[in-house]
Amino acid sequence: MATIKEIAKMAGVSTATVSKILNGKDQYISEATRQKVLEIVEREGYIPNGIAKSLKMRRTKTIGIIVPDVMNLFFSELARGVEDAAEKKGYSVILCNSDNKEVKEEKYLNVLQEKMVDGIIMTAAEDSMNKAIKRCKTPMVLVDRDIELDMSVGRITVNNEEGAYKATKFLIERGCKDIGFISSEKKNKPSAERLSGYIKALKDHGLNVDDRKIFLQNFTIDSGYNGVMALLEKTNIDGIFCGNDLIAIGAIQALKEKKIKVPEKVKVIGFDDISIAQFIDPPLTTIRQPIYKLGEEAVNMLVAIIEKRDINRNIVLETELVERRSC
Amino acid sequence: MATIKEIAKMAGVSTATVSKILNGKDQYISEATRQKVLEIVEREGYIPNGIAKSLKMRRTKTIGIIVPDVMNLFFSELARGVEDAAEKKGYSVILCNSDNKEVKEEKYLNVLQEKMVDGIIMTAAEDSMNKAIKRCKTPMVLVDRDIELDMSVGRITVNNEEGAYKATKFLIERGCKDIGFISSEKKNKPSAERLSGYIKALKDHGLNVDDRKIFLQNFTIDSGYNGVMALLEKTNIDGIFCGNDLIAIGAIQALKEKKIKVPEKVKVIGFDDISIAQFIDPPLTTIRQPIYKLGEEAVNMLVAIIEKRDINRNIVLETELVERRSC
DNA sequence: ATGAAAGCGCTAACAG
DNA sequence: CTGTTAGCGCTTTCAT
Repeated sequence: MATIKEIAKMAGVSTATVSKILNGKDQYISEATRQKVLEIVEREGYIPNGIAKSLKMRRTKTIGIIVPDVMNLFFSELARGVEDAAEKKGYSVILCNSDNKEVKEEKYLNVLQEKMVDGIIMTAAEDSMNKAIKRCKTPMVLVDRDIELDMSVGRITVNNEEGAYKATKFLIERGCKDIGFISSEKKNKPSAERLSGYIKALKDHGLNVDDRKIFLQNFTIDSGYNGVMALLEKTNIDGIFCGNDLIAIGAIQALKEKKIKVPEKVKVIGFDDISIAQFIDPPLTTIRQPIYKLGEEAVNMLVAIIEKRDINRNIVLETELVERRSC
Repeated sequence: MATIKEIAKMAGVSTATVSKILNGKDQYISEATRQKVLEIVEREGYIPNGIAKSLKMRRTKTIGIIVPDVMNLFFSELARGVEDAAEKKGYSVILCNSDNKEVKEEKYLNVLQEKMVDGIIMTAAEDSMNKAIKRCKTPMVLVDRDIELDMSVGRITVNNEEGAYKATKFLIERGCKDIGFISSEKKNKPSAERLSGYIKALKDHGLNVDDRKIFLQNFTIDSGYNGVMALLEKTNIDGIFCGNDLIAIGAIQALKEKKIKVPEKVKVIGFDDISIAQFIDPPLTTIRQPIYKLGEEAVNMLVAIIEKRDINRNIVLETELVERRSC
């Protein structure tokens, strides 16, 4: 691998000259030497050592992203939004899967800092890991989950309560009286907020909040399946608001198994609008989050923080109801 | 951010000593200084500068992965396999989405080399971009698509032809006589191989190969939809082998729209067994690829190449038919 | 058992 | 218009 020194020697100039030319700081370089150097760079297929450059410049032009699991469609779309936006701004992205485990988050936070990433985007598991995040001096923006934190990290979230309210209200307007709610545990912030929206909508429309109609487990297909089975044991249901689309998929599967028609007997609405939502059967009515945009905005905010530009560090994006055929 | 120098000063030792202790090369360090140094490191929350370390050591402990699109479930599973295996071996991974575009591949190949990654895992678009790959001096393993290349990159693929043969044979055994094939274009290697398997199975069982029953476009849901619509215009069909599960999803959707029952009227079989295959309606019978394992094996091979260990540089994994209800 | 010092490849201030 | 040079923070050889 050629170095700048070797290129300089071949061209009969100093490394400073080569550096300037390669970095566009060549206002004062004669066209002749510029041509010569470029030619040799080309001929030798010279690739600058970015590590050396980063050491000198004290920035790596890479950001880290920590998500629970890229295989989860929500996070793969988020990751894609992040990667695209980062690429546009000249950043690379290091991907980390935490499985919602505090230990993994902490570990990755550490390696990202060692790798001297310029910034970190993460959707943190639960409030528990404040300390690790607090210790972290690297610019950071929290996406999707706004954990309790006093410090100055950026935050990008979605209006979960309002989205949940819309969903529940939609079910009510469709004639549902016994509406179940299946979601993740309360310590998961978005899930807790969606629960609030659900409760609020029920109350606003004179419907009872019945604990037997609420099932809180995980944001997974399995939980959706389990939730329906559990709810059906305890109570009657004619509509289900699912905390996310994965849960809705599992719920519909369970309903089918029980020969309960969707949406005739039970209406189902999800949350997220992940890319396959429209392809399940029946196509899922759901509350769309601008997932990809969440990722884009996260890097915009992060880069602003990195560049110490003054910006709004708390963005809340809106949701939108997408009507399909599951209710 | 504290540096090793500052830590050394605080501890009243040299940087060499600190370095040795931090890297476990402390056989000859007295327990007393070891304790003292560790204590200060802890107290200061010192995080070594990995960039400086990389520059010195000439390795970054990070690998790059270039895939068409992480939002595609196949590649998100692959990426997850890669990330998990990499993490186990102490590597981080930089994620790049190429959208199957040569320009993007070349660009990323370049930034990854600048970033001095220790190795690259990629599923390359088409044969066209040989030159960029050839120029690349970084260890590399090609996954999923074994493009034409003379040099010594590693390859991990799946036995596509055999898998396709199995799929087609299965359809035939289920009584299908008019079997369509919907897949990506032939210049996509796996697609071409699956086409061969399909043709071979047809011939082996005395069935005609009919060009009107073959639709080649992309590995997308839309192509599946388009494929069915196109096939239905031209010919009769009682079974469809889809080049991947996404296509199968689109195909089933189109069939439903046409009120054609699956599997009663037309049987459908996919390829890949992506995670949602079991949740579509009807649950998809498909040829399972060990996608996650593909990713794991890719990093195992890559790390072996990086460490200059002598290993088999051409692994072909087997497929497996997963019977569900779409045929 | 510990430290001095060279050097990884680059940038940029400064000198000429 | 071009070059000299001092680091960026770390590891490692070689002395002591």
